Order: sequence, then structure tokens, then C-alpha cells
Amino acid sequence: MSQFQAPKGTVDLLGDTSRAWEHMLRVATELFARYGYSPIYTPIFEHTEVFARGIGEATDIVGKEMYTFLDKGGRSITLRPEGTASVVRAALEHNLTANGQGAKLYYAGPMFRYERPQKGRQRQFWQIGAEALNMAEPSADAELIVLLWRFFEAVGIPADNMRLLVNSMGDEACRPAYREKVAEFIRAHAADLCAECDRRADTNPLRAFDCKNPGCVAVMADAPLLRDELCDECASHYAAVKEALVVLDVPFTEEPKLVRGLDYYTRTVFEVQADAGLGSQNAIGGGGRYDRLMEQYGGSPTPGLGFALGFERTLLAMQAAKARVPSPALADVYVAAVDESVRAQAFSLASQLRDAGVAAECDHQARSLKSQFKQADRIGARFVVVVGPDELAEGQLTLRDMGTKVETRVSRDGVTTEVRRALGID
RNA sequence: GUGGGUGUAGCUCAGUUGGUUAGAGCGUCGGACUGUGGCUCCGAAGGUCGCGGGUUCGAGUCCCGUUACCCACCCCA
Repeated sequence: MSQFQAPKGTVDLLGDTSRAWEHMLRVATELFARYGYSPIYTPIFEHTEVFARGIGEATDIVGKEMYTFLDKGGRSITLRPEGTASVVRAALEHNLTANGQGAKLYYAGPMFRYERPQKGRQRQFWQIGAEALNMAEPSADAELIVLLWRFFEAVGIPADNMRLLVNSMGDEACRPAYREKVAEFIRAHAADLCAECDRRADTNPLRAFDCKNPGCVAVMADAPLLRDELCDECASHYAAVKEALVVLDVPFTEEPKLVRGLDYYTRTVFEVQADAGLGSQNAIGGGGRYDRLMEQYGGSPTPGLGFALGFERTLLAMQAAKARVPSPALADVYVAAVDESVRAQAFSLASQLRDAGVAAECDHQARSLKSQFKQADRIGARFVVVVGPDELAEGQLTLRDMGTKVETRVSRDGVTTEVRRALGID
């Protein structure tokens, strides 16, 4: 047991897990580029105000989950708890949406929230996210949702193992009136609701839909739904998004009670849940539209939308689906030294092969020849070059095909060419 | 932040009502094959039993604290 361990809620990513991480990044990089998204790297910390104003002072994230500290200059700094706020801040700072320009951006990296860790929930966790700015058309909503869905399919989670939930949260024209309507409904049924939900009538009536209390669930089942109260513009936008999803053949379920916990969402919201491997933290990705966010940061009114997906939870869903993560051979060629006298020459040959573009490995632990072959087998080397005194005396080496077990003599001078040909590189 | 459960070799786990030198499988290393892998056989290394107190003649086993993980609440990716 070492003296130190990783801080609570953080993990070291090793072996198959770190390989899976890189796989998810590769899949995302390739797929997102095909949808026209460009990479953006924002700082891992921001002025606290960026998150407080964007995500909402009253949310749990801002209220109790942020890693906030004063730096040596007395500035209040916060480790990013999510990615959208930073991207929007950067887009405004660099005028990416000036003169009606659109911007499609994606990011990947760790986020930080001070929460009680459990399965699928760490204090440092990884997300990939995509944001589409200045795109008001419902087709943009559909495109983003398809992208999220296709990503999960691409990493090996079958559609049958996932659920796509969509909803519309309305906008400033219709949500306030609806909110009041729900508040009235709650007050009218106060006797049948828990104390917590009674309070929600004044603070955040929509959250009563999330209450797990059976009595509350029964009462709220009859509560008015925002779907039925949307203004004309929100209703037609929502209808167009759903229609596009049908055309694109992305299966979805309308979930009128889907309410996201970040204040900036308007109109379309969505979430992908995995039904195996996740426990109660089953949302592997989610997002929505935030048409008022740019204004809150002092920009001109600019629509936007985005999603984020979690690496940890995606991997759990992949494992439950027995998704295959490609694990390339660690080396194509292993250069084995027969004895101590030729060790240096084996190393220089390995180096020469690497310079020639071949993934080559050799021993640095003074292992026996037999053990070097075991290593070669373990790392998946297709060929072993045996460097021995007998061959070298004649200016030659032995090239063994590990699959067929056929050995051939090759000249020391021509070995790089021979190996490249054997590997099919030339 | 609240409640419940768990913590023994690198990994997955045994460990009897507290009783002498804490075990297995897998993995690792070595040998059988003195210049050659995947199978088989043999052998070896590897553990302050999460950490700290307490009870006891004696604690991996009981009690308390603490820490980490797991589950639920909560929240969200």
C-alpha cells in the first residue's frame, strides 16, 4: 500500500480503460468532423461568474458542487463543472457568431463537480460535448440529436440498449405562464403532496414532476403538461424537430416530464439513457437548446444548442453491451537478443526499425531468449528478429514469422527492407 | 449532505464458535527445452489482512473511529 492515493472521486485510467478512452476520442473526432464540427480547447478553469451566470445561481451545480477557490491575485476561479459555459464565453470573446456566422464546435476533457461519488459518477469525470451556435432552425436540433445517437451506436451500444427522450421546455413566451399553472395545480392539491412539493410551488414548481414519492407521482400524473401549453412558435419548432427525427429514423420517446437541471435550457431538451450497466446514473448523454444564454453573457441575442456525453457512463454501457474496443498490437516486430554479447546490436536494430516506421520492441530487462519470445507473443508481434552471434558472424539475422513459425535468414544490411515487405508496408 | 453494505497477494475471492508459520485460482518470474512463443507439468516470488485505536492470554475474525469503494436518496453526463 503506497503512502498516497488518488483523491476521493478521482481515478487513474489504466490498461483497457485508457484504451477505451482513446477509442471514444477517436470515434468522436472522426464522427464529429463528418458533421462539420471543429475542435475547441477552452481553459479547465474560468472566472466563477462564467458558470454562476450561465448555469444559474439556483442550480445544485452552482450552489453546492463547484470547485471554487481564490487564486494568488484574489480572483474567484472555478474548475469547470461542464463545457457549454466556456464554449459560449469563448465564442463571444472571439466574435465567432458575428454578422450572423454559425459555429459548430466540439470539446473533450475532464469536468469537476464536488458530489458524492458512486457508480458512473466521479468528482473528476470526462465529457465530450458539441455546441452549435447561431442556428435557430429545428433541423439543427435534429442534427445534434442524430450526432449524439450515432456516436453511441459507433462505440458499440446497440439502439435496443438505449432510450432517447425528448421534450420541449418552451421559451420566455410560454414557460412563465405554464410555470404559474403548475404552481396553482400544486397549491390546489397541496393536501395530497409531500411537504417538499408544497414548497416547490413557490421555488421551482416543475421539479415536482421529478418527485419519487408515490403520492406525488399519482397527483402529478394529472398535472398540466407543457407540451399542451406551448406557444405557437415553440409548438411548431418542437413538431419540426420530431418530424426530422422520424425522417432520419432515430427512435425517440416523448417525455413531457423531462426537465434538465441547468437553467439555460429553452425549447428542445433531450437525454439518452442506457438500460444496462449503469445503476441509477443512467443518463449517458443529454443536452438541449439555450437561445437566451448568449444574451446573459452580454452578447446580442444568439440561439444555440448543444449536448454533452459522459465517458465513464458510456464505457459502462459499452461493457454491458460487450462492445469491442480495438486493441492494436503494441509492436509489429520484436527484436530478440540471443545473449548478452548482442544485446546492444538488438537495441540499435529496434531503433533502426522504428526510424523506418515500424513499431518495434526489444528487451531492456536482461530477460532470457525464451522470455523474450513470450513477451513478443504477449504484445502481439507478428515477427521476431533474432539477433544471435552465429548469424551475425555471417552478417545475417533470423526473421521468424510468429504465425507460420517459418524462419528465414536475412542480411543485416537489408533487414529493414525485408521487415517492411513482410509487414506489407511497402 | 443523509442512510445501508463492503475493504484479505497485481486481479477474482476462500478463511469455520477469536487459537500457533494467512490460503486457492488467474497473472507474473524461473525451469522442464543449456539459441525460440501460444499447450502441459514443476517450482518461486508476492500480503504491516484499508488505516488508527480498543477488548482479550491471544484479533484477518469482536467493538469504536477513520478512509476508500459499492447501493439508495439527491443531482446529473
